[in-house]
Amino acid sequence: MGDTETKQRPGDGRRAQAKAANREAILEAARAVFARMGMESATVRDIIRETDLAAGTFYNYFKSKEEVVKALAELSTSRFRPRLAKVRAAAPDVKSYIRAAFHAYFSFLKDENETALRLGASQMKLAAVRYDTPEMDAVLTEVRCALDSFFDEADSPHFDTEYITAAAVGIALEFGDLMLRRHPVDVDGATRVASELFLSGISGVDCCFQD
Amino acid sequence: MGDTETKQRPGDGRRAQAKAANREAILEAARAVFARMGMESATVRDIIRETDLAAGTFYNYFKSKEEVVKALAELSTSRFRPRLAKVRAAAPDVKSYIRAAFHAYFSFLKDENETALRLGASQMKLAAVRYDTPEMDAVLTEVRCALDSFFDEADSPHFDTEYITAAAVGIALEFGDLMLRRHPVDVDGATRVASELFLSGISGVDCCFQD
Amino acid sequence: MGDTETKQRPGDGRRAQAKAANREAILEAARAVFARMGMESATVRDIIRETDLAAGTFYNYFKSKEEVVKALAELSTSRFRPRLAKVRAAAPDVKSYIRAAFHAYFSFLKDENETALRLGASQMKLAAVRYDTPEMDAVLTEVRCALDSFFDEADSPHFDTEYITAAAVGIALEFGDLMLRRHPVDVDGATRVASELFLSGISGVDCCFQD
Amino acid sequence: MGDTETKQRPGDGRRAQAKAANREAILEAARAVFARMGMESATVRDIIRETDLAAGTFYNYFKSKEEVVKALAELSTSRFRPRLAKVRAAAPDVKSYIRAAFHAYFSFLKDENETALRLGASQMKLAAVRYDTPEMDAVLTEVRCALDSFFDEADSPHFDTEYITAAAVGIALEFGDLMLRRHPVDVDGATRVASELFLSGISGVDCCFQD
DNA sequence: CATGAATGAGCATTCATTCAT
DNA sequence: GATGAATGAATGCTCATTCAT
Repeated sequence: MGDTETKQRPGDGRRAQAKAANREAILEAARAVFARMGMESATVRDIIRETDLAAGTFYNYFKSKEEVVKALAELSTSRFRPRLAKVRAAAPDVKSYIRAAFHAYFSFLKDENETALRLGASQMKLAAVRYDTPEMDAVLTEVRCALDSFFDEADSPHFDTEYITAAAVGIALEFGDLMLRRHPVDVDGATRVASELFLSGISGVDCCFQD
Repeated sequence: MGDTETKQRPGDGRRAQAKAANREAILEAARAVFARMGMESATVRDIIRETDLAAGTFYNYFKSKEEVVKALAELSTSRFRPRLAKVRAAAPDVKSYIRAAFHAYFSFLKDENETALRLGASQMKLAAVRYDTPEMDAVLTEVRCALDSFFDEADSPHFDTEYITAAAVGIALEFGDLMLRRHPVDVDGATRVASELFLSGISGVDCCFQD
Repeated sequence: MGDTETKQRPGDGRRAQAKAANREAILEAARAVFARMGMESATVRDIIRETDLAAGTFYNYFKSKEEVVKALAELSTSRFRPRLAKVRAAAPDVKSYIRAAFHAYFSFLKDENETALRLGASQMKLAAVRYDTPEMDAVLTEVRCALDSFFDEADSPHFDTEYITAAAVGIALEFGDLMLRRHPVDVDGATRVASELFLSGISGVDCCFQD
Repeated sequence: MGDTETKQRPGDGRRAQAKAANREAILEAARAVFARMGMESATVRDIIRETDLAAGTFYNYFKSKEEVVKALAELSTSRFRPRLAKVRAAAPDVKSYIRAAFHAYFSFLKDENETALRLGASQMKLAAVRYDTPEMDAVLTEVRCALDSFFDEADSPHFDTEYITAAAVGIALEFGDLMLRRHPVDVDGATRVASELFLSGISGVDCCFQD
């Protein structure tokens, strides 16, 4: 509205890319808006308002807010999945894997948060850090799947792998929250405590994890 | 429209107090509506529609939906806090307390869920179990506080009590979710696994918990 | 908008009736708008704009434009049906009935047209006189039914009553159109020609009508 | 997007004329769309979507949907007028002409209807058969004119030729409707009944038609 | 206090039309 | 010419909120 510098309006030169760039602009705007006011209550108008585009333009790129959500989630998944795969391939044993997975998640979370802040999400608005964001959701799902399949594969009939995964996820979520609220944001610290706690926890539930 | 005789919560008897009872009626309706369609998407209209009251009357008692949310949360807090206090007073040691707290939370969760289902929340709608209910939120906060103060009081400088609480909360949340998705809902099972996992976990972080 | 005299806004006195009167106002406005620009292309906003009411108020009275259409049609039906019934009861024979029915229809049409003109339908806009009006449609249906059942009852297996009815309706429609375009509007003339033509027509098709 | 080779009505061969052929393509598409969803509710977008052309191209050929309508009507007129002229030239007397005119109209109607059905107009959608098509309108107008001038020329001061034409048109319209609703569609039957009815009718109005 | 009609801003979405390329 | 992305006005409709009674 005021900032005419970033406008992609016709007439400014490189056109071919501008078209594809608008999609990016909308996604970026959506990211900011979701971070600021939550996915649920954000409206399509909130998103395009963040943009130099006109109301109708949104619908040239997405059919609805839900599609933006999906696109954002897929983006995150596609960025995070390889990292997680690498982590797994590199892990010599359970403990290492758990540690690396926690670390990957907390790192991602930190990055996301920094982006969100830069994009205008006032720290105040996030009572608890914003998790109802498509990116977070996607990554969390990713982690959950990885753990799930890891435990399943480990074929540990001694304990309920679903509950164990749930525990890991719960710890990750809450630790992530806490980690972001503290300054400076300490990824390694969170990783260490989470790993220690979780690994000790499951070794208490099933002794075969005491290696 | 013209007949004022039948208004005013027909069928409740005492007239004098009936007026104050409207507040109760609105809260009750809000509970049902939140359970059925989620706090976020419920509208003031949805709430008053559940009521014998007129649209405008809502605003005699609450300034907005958010105030109803707050009131509902406070109600839950005030009902749940004593239970938790009793649990604490009765607990001979850490382990017992943790177990009792998990149990209290999972029990409450089960009750809430059953109420929600009875009130019309289709099992389907709860992708993840309905947590966006002011009551749940309040109780969770309550538990968090209890744990927090418990650990602080225990004065365990050996570990970061905030993180430990976060772990307990995370486990509680995710286990609760999982518990409700399984049938029959097994409060004791969830309590046992959660306690074992969590207690073993913290004993790994700080040996002074191995008593 | 400019005319504050006719406003039904709160604060002008008689209130109880005003509420019911708004429904009338909307129907009246819809009548005018439909007449002026056709039922199909008229929008809800066009209707309320004709009114002193606010956009949302429309939906206190009707769920959509279609409901207004239905209401308008029902109004017409309920006003016209008795007239037609009386006509039929009074008719000693076919010829009289046909004449009276044509007359009733053309009279109604004239009334409607005059109302429409008074309500702002510029004569210009109606290329062919506006028939896509719920009232006209309803009345025409009424007439069609009356004729249909009349012929059926007369049990004239000698000719195809459906076609005969269609002829009567077609003549009525086109004559109505023509009648309204001429000045002064001559109901009796149209009735005479239509009746003569139609009655001679059917007597040519089936001799049993030559009485 | 980038591939301009495949554009321009792929598969039609000659390139030079292809450009002018776009007009044709649009008209054809409009025909189909109008038949399928009615003239009123069809949008320019619906039309170009049926085409290999881009949105903007539409405006190189027509200023708006209304112009397409007009063009389509003119096309019909120009195709139908000669047929009607021939009919007239060949008719030895009034009766023959009337019959031939009815027949021409009903035939055209049947063709149009079959085209419409083939083009996707669900039988259901046509509450009353699809008349809101520019072609139908044009042809009807054509017939009306022919009859009008015929009667005028016959110089029959004994009756009101405008009304007589109106009667013929009304009968044609309603019979057409009815004819299409019955199966199999019986053009000759409709023609016979309509002619009989109409001719007897006018002979009752003015005896000079009894020849 | 209770009422419920009225309000008007707001939302998702569609569409005719323009225009830089 | 042809293109198709951008535009922004318009539409149907919902909702929180007000206020005369």
